[in-house]
Amino acid sequence: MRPPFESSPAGSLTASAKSIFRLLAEGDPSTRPQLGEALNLSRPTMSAAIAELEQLGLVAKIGEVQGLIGRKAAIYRPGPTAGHVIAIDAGSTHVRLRVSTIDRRLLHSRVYRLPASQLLLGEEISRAVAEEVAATLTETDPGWGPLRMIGIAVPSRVVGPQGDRSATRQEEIFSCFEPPANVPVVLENNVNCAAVAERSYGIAKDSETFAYVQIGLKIGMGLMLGGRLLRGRNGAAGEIGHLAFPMADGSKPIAGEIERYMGTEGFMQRVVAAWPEPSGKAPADAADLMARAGEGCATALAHVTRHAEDIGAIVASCVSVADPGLVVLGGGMGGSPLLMPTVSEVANRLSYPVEVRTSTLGQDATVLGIEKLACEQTVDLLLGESRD
Amino acid sequence: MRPPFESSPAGSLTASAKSIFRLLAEGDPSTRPQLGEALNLSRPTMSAAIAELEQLGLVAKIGEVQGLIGRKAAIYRPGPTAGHVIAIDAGSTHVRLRVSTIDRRLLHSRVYRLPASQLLLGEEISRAVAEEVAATLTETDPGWGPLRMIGIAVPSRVVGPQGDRSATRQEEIFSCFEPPANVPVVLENNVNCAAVAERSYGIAKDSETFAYVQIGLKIGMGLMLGGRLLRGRNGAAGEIGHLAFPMADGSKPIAGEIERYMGTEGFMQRVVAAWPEPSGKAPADAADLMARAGEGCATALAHVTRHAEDIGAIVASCVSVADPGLVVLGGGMGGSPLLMPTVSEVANRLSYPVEVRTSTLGQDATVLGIEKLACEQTVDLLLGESRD
DNA sequence: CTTATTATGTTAGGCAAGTTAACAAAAAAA
DNA sequence: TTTTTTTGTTAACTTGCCTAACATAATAAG
Repeated sequence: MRPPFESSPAGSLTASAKSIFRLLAEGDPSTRPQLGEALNLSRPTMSAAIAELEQLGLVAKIGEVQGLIGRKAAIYRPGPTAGHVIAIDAGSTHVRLRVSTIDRRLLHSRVYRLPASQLLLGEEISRAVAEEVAATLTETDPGWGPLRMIGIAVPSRVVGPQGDRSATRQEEIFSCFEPPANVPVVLENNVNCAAVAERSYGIAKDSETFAYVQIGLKIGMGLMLGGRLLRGRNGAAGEIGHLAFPMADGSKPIAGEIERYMGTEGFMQRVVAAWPEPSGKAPADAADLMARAGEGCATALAHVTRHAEDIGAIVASCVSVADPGLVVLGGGMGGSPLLMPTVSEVANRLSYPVEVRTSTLGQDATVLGIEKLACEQTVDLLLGESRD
Repeated sequence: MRPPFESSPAGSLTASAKSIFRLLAEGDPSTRPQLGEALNLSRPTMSAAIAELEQLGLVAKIGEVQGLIGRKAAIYRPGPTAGHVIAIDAGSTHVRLRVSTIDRRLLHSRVYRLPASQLLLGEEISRAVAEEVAATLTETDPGWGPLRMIGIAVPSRVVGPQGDRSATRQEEIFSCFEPPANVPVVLENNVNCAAVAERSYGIAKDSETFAYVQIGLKIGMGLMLGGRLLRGRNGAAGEIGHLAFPMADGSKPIAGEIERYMGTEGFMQRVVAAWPEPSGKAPADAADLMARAGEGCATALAHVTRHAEDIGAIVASCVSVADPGLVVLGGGMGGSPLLMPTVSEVANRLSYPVEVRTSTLGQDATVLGIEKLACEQTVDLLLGESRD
């Protein structure tokens, strides 16, 4: 056993102190009266709990605020012992990194664009992550407190202890990158991370149950049910690229065929093949197609609409299984407002009532999501409470 | 406000007393030492808690047991105040009714076979339920304690307060049946109930996450995630009859088409249409087909295997969305052991690792499931703790 | 048949974590 | 300067659990 302090500086905090810390870690700094009100704690209890937390450095007073009348109220936020986390979106085109306190005050950030030639090469990504982390560590300010956690969003399945680990690419991220000793690492699928971000900061802030559907190079889904991510036994929940397809009387489905059919590449191949002479040169890529559709090109718009119908059918399948009530569209294509109406129309026609919204968080969704997860994990660790 | 005693005779029980009651309601009667051991409660705490519960009649001593040596240990189980529940499977062919204590000791049971001509007529079912409940109430024994809850499993979606209530048939059950005053009613979809039963008593006892797929007249799924049913915004989670189908390049999916294609009726139509002259008379119904397949009839077996492949594809779709790790096959056709191997092979080929098992609970699965749910609800109510 | 051993249950006393009530401190309003 | 209002602290009490010690009821041993 390690010394208990290292993993959990707050081994034996009172329940009230824990709940106060949790609330402060959640977001905005708060005054004592606000905290007491929110948590239904009496003023004496607040005094005792804050004293406990301040003693450990888990909480610090950052000022006072004057109401209309009466004594000033003290304002608190997580203190230096609470430390900071590194969140990394290890995507196939970019590596995005954010360093922040556990109440998500940004301390540092960097973006590294991978050479296009190395798309999807796991080793290159791992090397980039290693370099960015190393560079970050040299700039660490002692005022940030200890590094508590590194969160990494990866574009592959992430399995828990009981799943089929062999078939994942999740370990590739460590091929060239070794995390600093004694700093735990949280891995999470990038689509799931985006779902978390939509839930915490984005268009799904008001819903604790919804499906985030990413449509871009590949397609994938993140299922948020009652505020919790559904990961599945093999980390494969939401791998809708594997929906049975084609599925029709007589034909036999092929594994992963939907991904090939619906991904940007397969889609654009069909678009280019079907592009009529009179409409001019076929679009160079998906972004080009979307731009032309947005400008009113009828041919482009027809293709986009056709694609949206396919997406609507897939969304209907997801609704038929999980009935989330809300679907958020995101990703390279999914982020376009052109898709939403058709997707919504088709999904609602084929299945049960769903609201369809378009993501508002841009490319930062994934980093923000993994940051959120890393912070949550850190709080659990500090308070000695591990969630599942 | 009603008097608090009626809804919750245990308004202010200590946490330890609540946990003891919960454990006793769970199942087998237990001795004090066993309970204390299981719940990590000291003997003095046990004394106090049992005294509280016994006072209210929520718990009763039913005997003593002698170990190898030492004093006898007292055995307890839920007492008369805990009361009893009525569980009803309001199916389209049978109405099954069970009366039991909240620790699920059967007090009374009856089965009513609906006239075949009235299949699916909601009003007839409602009338049958009303009659069976009335008949049951006349036989109630005062020793059973108060009737705490009526649970009804219905073959339709069941929506919560925020869902789209208009499109459900859930209210039909009350067209001719009015529950006794002051007795709360729990409605639940019959497939979900079967899933609960498999989880509590059946083949999925060891798994808190799995999908129950019912294949019979209609097809449906119950999703158990982390020990909790996934119901969905519109109570439509698991309505896999609405998976997008046919889904292939060029063809447009039709709402609910899978149900027509995969249900017993559609399936048997195809079987009969394709039945070759030399194999003799076409099978009369699905049971006949299954019987012949079991006896080695190659034609019958080929049809069954083909059907199992289709089911495998659907299971693969569910796995791709929820990745439950375990799928239990049940229902009229699904209960046959002939299907499992092919379903498993196809599902695993098309998607991620899933274990496929065949249901062991027969036609009682649904009643047992709604009974379990009614008992859980009752315990929550008695302890003044409502879950979601 | 008495005595030792052991498991069960109760009594006494203590502690942790909250509460309410009353008081002290710090600010604006009268 | 005094009053009023909000914030924070101190004192005393309550609840719900605990441990330690004792009482009870059974078998095992002498």
